[in-house]
Amino acid sequence: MQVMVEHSGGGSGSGSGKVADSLATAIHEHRLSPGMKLNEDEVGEIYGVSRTVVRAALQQLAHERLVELKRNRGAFVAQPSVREAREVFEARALLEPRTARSAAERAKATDVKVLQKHIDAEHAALRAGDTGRALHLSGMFHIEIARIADQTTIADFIAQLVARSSLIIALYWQRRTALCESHAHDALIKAFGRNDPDAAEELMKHHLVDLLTSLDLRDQPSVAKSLKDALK
Amino acid sequence: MQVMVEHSGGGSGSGSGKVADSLATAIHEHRLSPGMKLNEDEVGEIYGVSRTVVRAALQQLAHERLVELKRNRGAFVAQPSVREAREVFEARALLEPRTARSAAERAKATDVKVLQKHIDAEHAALRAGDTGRALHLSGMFHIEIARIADQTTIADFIAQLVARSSLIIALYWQRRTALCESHAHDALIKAFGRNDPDAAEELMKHHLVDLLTSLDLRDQPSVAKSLKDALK
DNA sequence: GTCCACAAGATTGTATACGAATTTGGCGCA
DNA sequence: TGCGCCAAATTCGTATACAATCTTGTGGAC
Repeated sequence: MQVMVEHSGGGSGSGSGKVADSLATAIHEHRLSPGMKLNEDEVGEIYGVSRTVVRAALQQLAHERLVELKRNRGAFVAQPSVREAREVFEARALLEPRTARSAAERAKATDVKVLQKHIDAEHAALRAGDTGRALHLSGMFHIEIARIADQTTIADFIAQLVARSSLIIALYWQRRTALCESHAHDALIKAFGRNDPDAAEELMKHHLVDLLTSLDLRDQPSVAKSLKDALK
Repeated sequence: MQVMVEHSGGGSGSGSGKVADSLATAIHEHRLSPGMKLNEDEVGEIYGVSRTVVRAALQQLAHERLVELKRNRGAFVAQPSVREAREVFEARALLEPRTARSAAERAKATDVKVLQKHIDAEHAALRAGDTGRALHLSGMFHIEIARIADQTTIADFIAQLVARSSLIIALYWQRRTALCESHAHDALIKAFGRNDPDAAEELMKHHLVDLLTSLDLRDQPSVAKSLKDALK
């Protein structure tokens, strides 16, 4: 059917990785909403690959809890429950403050510069009104910190938690609370810049608490999880 | 080729899950050594499934870092580096003590009973000389604690870290240190039994430190990572 | 008019087939 | 004898085909 002229981007990844990354980014940027069906044929046609590689990508995303696979039903963008949302942020509360501490101890000038670039891009995206991209960059900021802490294992966990947080925000964000969180990131950068572990740990701790309290986890998701919740 | 008479065990899982679980258990119990090649056709024939489902299982295990996929080379049981070993135990040190605390706060009598059963089985396996199974059960003990803490997200992370720890132990365990760790588990159970969070957290913290220091992470893995390390 | 049974359509689950990359064995040449 | 190159064999990567399952639409009975 398809000709597979040449995978545009010179690729080393195993093919399905590209599809998974593209889908993950779309989820990050809230272009794919929780609950959306991901038809294998449809996705395959979009990327010009067969169902085989689409399935591999979906399985990877399922393992990252970004999509949910229902047997004989298909793949859907995940819809974290209130319970899961709390758990994700509890896990982040366990991992990130002390990781930020380590990062602050080790941060070099170049590291701080990279973080600053993330922030600048985030601000630019916000000014451009692209809140989706801003959120994505905001997540990358957290992952970058774990990378600076030189903890790839923990960084992987945080990356997964950040991705799931993006879904949680899509579901439970209450629009009232404004101005995202850029100030928290600015303060964190400053702490890294002066290699202040105590401040970094404390800032990250509070930053996560703020993030959590800016969500509305008391009742059902603001975007309906199922038709029963949406109507009736 | 194969007839697929009927999937022996009445199965609800997606097929590849069974293969992945079986392989994971084999790795846990040290019946599959780090570095071992996992040929797709071979595995498929053993379980009576096609390469499609074997590949799905291998991809899942790769995501759990239990196997390593090398492009156009195949799947191998992972061989954690010294660096990775340290990172895994640092991650566990971040997650498990406070999870043990939560578990101690919430532990009911039935929970303690379940843990006791794990310990008993572990001791039995040790007496039977089946150290592989004992190690597997020892890991389950840790995962069970996270389950008692009612933190499925963190429990998933710990499960993955425990699995990787099994590989690390296979590579870096120094046989000198004896009597495993059963006493630490006994003490933990007692702390859960009297709902003593402080003790549980502290015991878990030290237990992990003991585990880490019982490894020999100063030089190359005791089981050769590659032929270059083995010979020469 | 409503409900249930059944058939048609659609979508996933699995197996197989074919092409591509890598490894291995052997031959020729220095 | 030792090195390098080429071909055969093996194994992975991807596409496609078929079977199983679920959803949906229709018709009949009450």
